[in-house]
Amino acid sequence: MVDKSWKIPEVALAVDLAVLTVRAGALQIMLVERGIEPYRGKLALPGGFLSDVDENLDDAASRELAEETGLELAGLHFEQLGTYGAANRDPRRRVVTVCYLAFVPELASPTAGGDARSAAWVPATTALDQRTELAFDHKKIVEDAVERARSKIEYTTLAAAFCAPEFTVADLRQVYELVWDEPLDPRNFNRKVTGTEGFLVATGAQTSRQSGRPAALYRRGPAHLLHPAMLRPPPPKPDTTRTS
Amino acid sequence: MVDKSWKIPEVALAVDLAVLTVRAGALQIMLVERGIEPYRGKLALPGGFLSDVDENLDDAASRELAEETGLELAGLHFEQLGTYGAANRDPRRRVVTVCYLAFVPELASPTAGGDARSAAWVPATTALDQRTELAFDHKKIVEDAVERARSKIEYTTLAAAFCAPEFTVADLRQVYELVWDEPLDPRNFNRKVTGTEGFLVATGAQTSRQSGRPAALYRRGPAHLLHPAMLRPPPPKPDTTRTS
DNA sequence: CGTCTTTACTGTCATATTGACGAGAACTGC
DNA sequence: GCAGTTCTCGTCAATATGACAGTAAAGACG
Repeated sequence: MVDKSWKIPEVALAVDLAVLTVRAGALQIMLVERGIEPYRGKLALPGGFLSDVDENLDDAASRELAEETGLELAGLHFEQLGTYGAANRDPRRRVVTVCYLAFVPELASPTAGGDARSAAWVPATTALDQRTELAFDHKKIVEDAVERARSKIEYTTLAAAFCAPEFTVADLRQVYELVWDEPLDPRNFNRKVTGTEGFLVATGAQTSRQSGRPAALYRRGPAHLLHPAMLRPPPPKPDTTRTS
Repeated sequence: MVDKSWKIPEVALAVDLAVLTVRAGALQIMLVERGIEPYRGKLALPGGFLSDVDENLDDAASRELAEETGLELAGLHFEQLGTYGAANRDPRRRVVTVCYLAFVPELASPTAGGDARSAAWVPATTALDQRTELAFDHKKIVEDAVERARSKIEYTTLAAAFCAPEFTVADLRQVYELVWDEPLDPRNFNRKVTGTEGFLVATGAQTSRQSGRPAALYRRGPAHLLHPAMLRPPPPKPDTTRTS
C-alpha cells in the first residue's frame, strides 16, 4: 500500500474569509484587490497562508482579515464555511484553503494592507455577477457563503449579527429582506420575532426618526436557534429542493 | 509584513471519515483500530494522508475509506463535516485533517486493510462514552458528526440514505427514532412523510412479515429538503438553544 | 374457518403557527 | 389640525402539529 520511499505529502495551507454585512440596502461581501501574483489586480476574498507551521486556523483567519482589511473578528460571529482543495485551484502549486464565514454589522470601513492593494465592501450581486471575475475559485466560495447565510438566518438568530448593538424590528426585517431578496410582511414579521423568546430584548428606548412613529429598540437576546424556523417565502414553484 | 526569508509553511494534510449507519437498533459509526503509531491499538476514524500532493480531497476520502474498511462511497451521500487543525492535535507534527461525513445504509460488513488493524461498526453511544478512548481529537469529531446527522435529518430527506433502496415507513421512522433517541408517534410520522411531496415514492410492493399487516414499500423520492422541517421533539426544557 | 395477536394505516379534534390584511398609535412637517 | 409615514396590535382563514380512537390485513392457533 505504502512503499518505503513514500513520504507524507505536504501542501500549502491558506485561510480565506467570506465576511458578509448588510449596508446601503444590500448584502455585501468584503473583497480585496490582489496586490501580488497570481491574479494580481483581481478581486479576491481576504486571506492568505498560515504565518508559520504551528499557527491555528482560527488565529490565521483573524490575523489575515486584520492585516488585509483592518477588520477585527473578536467578538463577532464566525464559523467554518468549508475547505476548498481542488488540485488545480491555484496555478502556482497545490494550495488548500479553509474558508471562514463571518457576519458583521455595518461598521468602520476597511483599510487595505498586507498583500491587498485595496479592500472594500462589494454587493453580493456584483460579486456573483457573470461579468465579475474573482481570483481562484473564489466565486464558488462566495456562492456557498451567500447560500449559507440565506439558510442560516432561517433557523438561527444570526440575522441580528448584521445589526448594530441596538436595532429596531424594521432593521432586522430589512436584513432578512436583503439577504433573501424577498419582501416580508412587517406585521407578521413583528409578531414572529417578538413572539420568539430570547430573540430580542427590549431596551425600553425608542428611535427618533424624521418621519413616522418611533420604533422600539432591541438588543440581541440569548437564543441562538429559532424554533420553529423563520420560513423563507417559497419560490414560485415548489420544485424539488436541494440539499447542501 | 513578510520578511524576505519567509517561506510558505507546509502542513501534512489528512482526510478522515465519519461514516454513519443505522443497524442493530442503534446509530453506529465506522471505526478502525490503528495498526501504527501514534495511538497504535486505539480506535480512530478511518482516514489518512493524501497519497500525493495532487490528490483531490474527495478522492482521498473515497480511497482511504476503501483501503481501510472496504466500503465504497460511490453513489452514497457524503459531505464535508469540517476541518480540524489545532496545532497540537497530532503529537508527531502539524497535521490538518478535512473530515467527511457519510450516511450509508446497512450493507456489507467492513474489511480491515491499510493502516487499520481492524474495522467495525461501533454504536455511537459507545464511541462517545467517557470510557472509550479515541485517537487524536476524533471524539470531538464524532460528536460533531452525530450532532450534524441529528440536525440534518430535521430539514432534509437524508434519513432515507440510511435505509435500503426499498423501505417501509416504519423503517424510516426507526431511523429517526434511533438517530434522535426519541420515540415518535407512528401515525403522525406517517402523515408527515407521506404528505411531503417528493420524499417517498411508492413502489406498489408490500413487505411480507412473519406477523402483522404488510407494509407498503417506498423508494427515495426526488426531494432533498424538507419543508416544513420535521420537528425533533423538544427537549424537556426549552432552554436557550445553541448555534453550530 | 373463526378468533387472537400483531403491525399498518386512516381519521378526528383541539391547538399552534402562518399568511393576508384592517386599523389604530405615534411621530414630523406644514 | 391635517397629511404623510411608520410602527404595532388585532382578526380570520388556512395549514401544520400533537394526541389518540378506530379500522385493515396479515400470520398463528385451535
